[in-house]
Order: sequence, then structure tokens, then C-alpha cells
Amino acid sequence: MTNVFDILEERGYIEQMTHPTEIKELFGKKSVPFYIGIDPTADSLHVGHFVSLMVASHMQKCGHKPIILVGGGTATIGDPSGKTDMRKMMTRETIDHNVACIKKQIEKFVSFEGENSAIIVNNADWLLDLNFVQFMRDIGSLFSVNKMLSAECYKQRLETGLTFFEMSYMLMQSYDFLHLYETYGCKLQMGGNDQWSNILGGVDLIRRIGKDDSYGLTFKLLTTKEGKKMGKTEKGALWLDSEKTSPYDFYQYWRNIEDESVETVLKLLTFLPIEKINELTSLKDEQINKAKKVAAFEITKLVHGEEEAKKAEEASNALFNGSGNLDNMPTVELGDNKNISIVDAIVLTGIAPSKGQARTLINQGGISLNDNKVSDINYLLSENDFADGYAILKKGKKVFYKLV
RNA sequence: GGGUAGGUGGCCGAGUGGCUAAAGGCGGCAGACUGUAAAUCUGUUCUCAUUUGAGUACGAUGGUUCGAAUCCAUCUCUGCCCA
Repeated sequence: MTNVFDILEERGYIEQMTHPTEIKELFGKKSVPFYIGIDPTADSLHVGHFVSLMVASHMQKCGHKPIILVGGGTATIGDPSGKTDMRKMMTRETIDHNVACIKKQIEKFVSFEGENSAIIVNNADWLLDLNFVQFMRDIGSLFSVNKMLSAECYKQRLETGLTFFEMSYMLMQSYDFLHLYETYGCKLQMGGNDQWSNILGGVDLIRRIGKDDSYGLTFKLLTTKEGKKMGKTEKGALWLDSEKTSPYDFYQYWRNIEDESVETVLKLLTFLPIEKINELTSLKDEQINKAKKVAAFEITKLVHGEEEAKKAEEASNALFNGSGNLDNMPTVELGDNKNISIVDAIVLTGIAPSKGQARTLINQGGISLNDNKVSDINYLLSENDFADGYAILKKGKKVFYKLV
């Protein structure tokens, strides 16, 4: 069987490792239980979790056992890494709800059946019942504050203030690893590169209690070439839930990605063979759009299924190339009253959040109806605009809505 | 516990009684240029009404004043220094 290490390395997932040679050797053996943590801060996963799930999937395909840890316990604190402010605390109920929702999305990436079936664990199950004094004596005594403070992730927070509450996040995450090590024989913790110090904490903890076969590995974070996190949109995060981010918008996000990122997303977010990817990314200038189309389709297919991906692609072709059918473009039903003002229509579709902004858009020439630029802010929609049974409202070059 | 500096629009950050819906930057959106890319340039960026206008907003509450983000009181949160 292929050593998954080679796959991860070839596709460029790996950022840092605690013990490169040992890890490679470990992967060559039979089933290795490994864990990846996910914070249930919302009722859907977003692009930030995508790479983790891809890695988990690759790992499982090569015969390893994924343990998906949802941080039901730690989410009540919030990881201070890289944050400038303390996160809002969440109630147990919302967290439980989120965990249930997230579970469904994870199922698209790893299998919960068969020999190396994935399991989902919730650290609330062991963290919430801990006895504070005992925990501090057993675990807390093994952590050096000096060392923690020198970690990059805390340095930034040191300037703006950091509570002890938040600082204990590392202890808990480390304890998670220890717990999984002891109960499932989990040898490896993986996570985004922002998790490096927390992961090191866990590896260190296990070594301090006398075991030397725990390892940590982090993977690349998806960033634009300016180093910003990828997956931010005007409406916030790019969600994996079709209710929060439609498959069409999801497709469009990847379709519009900057040239420099095509190779990265193809390697990290699709299962296309590396040869195929190299072929696509060797395209230059305008031709690179072909690679973007493939990326958008493949990535959408993974998250929303082939059918939705095809629909998104069709809608995209219809709108930008003028061919194909318009059935699958985002549609807003106006009901019986079609004679509303253009401004109301814009707000109704969510193209702009307020009437004022809708007017601004019109004044700037950013709105068109059925391919005619709208210049009158008092324009009223009429039957004529629905000549084909629908009207197409367009903001800028890329945002379309069909009105029926 | 004592001292001290602060809390401004999505973020950063000016602003110390009327000219402040609040400079500047970032981010967002649109226009131009393009390849549904990047970079660049221009415009725009609280809500409602658009002609002027109105409402809400500068941690919270109350007060002084013709008039407050700006002054006073109380509360609350945060940084820093001392213990």
C-alpha cells in the first residue's frame, strides 16, 4: 500500500512535523489511529476545515483510522491562537447542536464504516468532568509557563491581554491528545499550522509521562498570496453547508480564484492525480481559466456532490458564456406582485443590504436588468421585463439573480 | 488593593463643546483596464427618504449646556506600573 506520507508530501499538505523520519515510518505500518480537532463554533464547517478533512480522507484511504475530535469542551473557552480578542463563550446547547450538524458534513470525507472506520469523539465527554485540583496537579505541573509564553501564539495576546482561562486552552488540547493516546492508541495529532504550538504541547505532555511514540504534524493553511486566509467572502466565511453558501456561490468562489492559487487548491482540495494537476497548471495566461474551471468543479463536487456541481457549472456557463440553460442560477421568487421598484428588487434578492446601497450601486452603473444597464433609481419593474417568464438582475459582472 | 492610560463606524486609528455621520488607513462593493485572475487608477462604504431632509451612533446610565464623541457623576470593561 502507498505510504500516505508520500502523498501528503507530494501534494504539499505538510507544513511542520515533530519527527519526520519516525512519522514516515509510522505511516508505512498498518493502521495508525490519528486525530484531527475541529471547533464546533458554528453549525457548519467552512473552508478553513477543508484541508483537515482532505488529509483525513487521504489518511483513511491509505489504511489509517481517523479520530475526529469535536471540541465541545474546549469551545466553551475558545482558542486564543492568533485571535486578538477573547472569543464569546458558547452554551452547551448550541455546541451540541453544532456538533450534530458538523457530523453530517464530515461524513462526506471520511467513512464511518469498514475496517478503519472513522470515529467522532467529543472532548466535552472527558473535560467537563475533570476535577480541577487533580487536573492541575497531574497535568498542570507538567507545563512550563515560561515556555508557553515564548510560544508565538501567546506573544501577540500578551500585549492585548490574556486570561488564565484562555491560557489553559493549551493544557486541555494537550490533555485531549493524552486521553486519545491512552484510550484509542492515537499516536498522531494533525491540524492546521496555527495549531502547531498546541500540538507540540500534547506531544510534549505524552513524552513527559514517559511515552515516546506520539507525534504531531501540521498542514498548510489556505491563504491567498498576500497571506490572507482563503475562504472569506462578502457574506463572511465560505461555508460547506449549501444553506449558508449556495453551491453556485461556492463554485464561483473557486472559479474566481487568483492565478497563483490554482495549483495549491487543486493539490490540496481535490483528489485529481498529480500528473493531471501539473498538466493543468502548466497552462499560461488566459488558458489558466481552464484549470480554474476544473478546480471549481472538482471542489464543488466533493462538498456538494456531482449533481450540484454540474448545476453550478451550467449556471456559470449560461451566465458568462451565454450558452446553456438558466434553470440553475440563483432564483428569487417575487410572488404575484411583479411591479416593484428596482431598488426593492435589489434589496429583496440580497444583492445589497439596504436601499441606500442599492441606489449607490445604480448610480455607479453597477446594476443591469436583462443585460441593460439601469440608470434610473426610480425604475419600476413591469411585465415587459419578464418577457421570457423571468428577469435577470445583475450586480457588477459576477452576481446574478433570476427573478420570477 | 494602590496608581495611571484608555474603551470611537467591519477592523485599525484621528478627533477634546457647535464647521462631526465623525480625518486617514485597511477591508468590502462598484466603475475603468482585463482573462469571471492579479496589479493599477476612480468612485463609494450607518439606516430611512432623496431636492433640501429625518432618525440612530462614539462602553453604559444619568447630569451640565441653546448645543456633547468631546465637560461632570456613577457604573462597567481593558492595558500598563506598583503590591
